Amino acid sequence: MTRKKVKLDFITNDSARKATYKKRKNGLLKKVNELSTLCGIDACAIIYSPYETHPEVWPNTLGVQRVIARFQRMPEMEQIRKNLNQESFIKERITKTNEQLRKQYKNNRKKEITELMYQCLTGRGLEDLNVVDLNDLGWMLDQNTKEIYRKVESIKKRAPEQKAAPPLALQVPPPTPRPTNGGGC
Amino acid sequence: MTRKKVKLDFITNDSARKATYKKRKNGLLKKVNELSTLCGIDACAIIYSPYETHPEVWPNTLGVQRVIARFQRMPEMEQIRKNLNQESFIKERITKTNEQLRKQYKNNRKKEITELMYQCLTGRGLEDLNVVDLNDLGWMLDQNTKEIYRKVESIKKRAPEQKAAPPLALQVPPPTPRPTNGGGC
DNA sequence: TTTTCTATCTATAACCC
DNA sequence: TGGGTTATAGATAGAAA
Repeated sequence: MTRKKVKLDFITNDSARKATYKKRKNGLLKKVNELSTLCGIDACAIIYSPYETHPEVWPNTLGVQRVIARFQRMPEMEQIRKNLNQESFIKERITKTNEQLRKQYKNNRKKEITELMYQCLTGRGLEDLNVVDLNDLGWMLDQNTKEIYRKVESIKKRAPEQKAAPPLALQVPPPTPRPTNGGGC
Repeated sequence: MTRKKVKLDFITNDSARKATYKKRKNGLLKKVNELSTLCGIDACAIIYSPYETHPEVWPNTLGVQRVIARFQRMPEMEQIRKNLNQESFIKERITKTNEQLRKQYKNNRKKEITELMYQCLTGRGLEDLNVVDLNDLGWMLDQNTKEIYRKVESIKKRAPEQKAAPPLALQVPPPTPRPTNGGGC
């Protein structure tokens, strides 16, 4: 049972590291095989470990030699310029992870405000809320109101003959224009 | 939404193949990075594709060169003898898949028999069952009975002082020895 | 130690814009 | 074409056998 997200760091426990190595090495070789098969491309992988005297490779010695030969033939300067190097790879990962974090924050905020909104429906007062919360709450109410209008229009358009009258008696006033707070939640 | 299990075969649709390539290439490089970091090992991957003039590699040109140099230094004969070659890799996969299939059969059979057992509890007759089903049903009843005994013993052992008497009045007879049918279900 | 189990995390196919 | 979303398939950490 994967208790926590694995932190991407050297595993200091020897036996745990070995177990992880064996599992992940198999998974990795399988992935290379799949990529090569699905997309019909040339690829190779070479993995050294302290557990085996020889490296584990995909697809086989000759296949690796062939890919290596192709790789060696490239002009060196171009290689360095174009290739994904470890530093840029990690930087890219950091960017992606930060992006995920940002989304998660946004999502959490939406959930908080939704929760607040439902509390208001059951009698919660607004006295103790600060201006940011009030603003976001207003934003969410606007969004929901707009959504309702959109759905009503969509229903009217889709089936105008089925129920021409009476029109829906919604008397909700249109949402008051409200200063944006930089993208809402 | 992954509708079906992906069949491991060349993707003939060009755009689908390209999309899959890009996703899986990223996933693969990430996996190599993780393996190398978690287990502190030397590894490299080289991927050629028709979408780029240069191969995508991990970790970087110099890292790949280093691993290649190490690889090239190995006596060729040993390489060929010891390395995982593509044919044996695929054979291994076939073996593993067959193993999974066998387990699934066994599991399905257990579920069938369990279902049958519960039906019997609600009045189903045994008249139309063949000898194999009857045998497996008997086996499952034995297993369940044994399990009950095990649990009773376990409870007695764990808390003998809490409830020394009266002993549990289970009058279920011990399971009748029954000829095995080659591993049961 | 290795194998097995399984809850949980991760990758990704199909879809949508 | 590329980026985002969602549901399912797949990988795997940790525990138990």
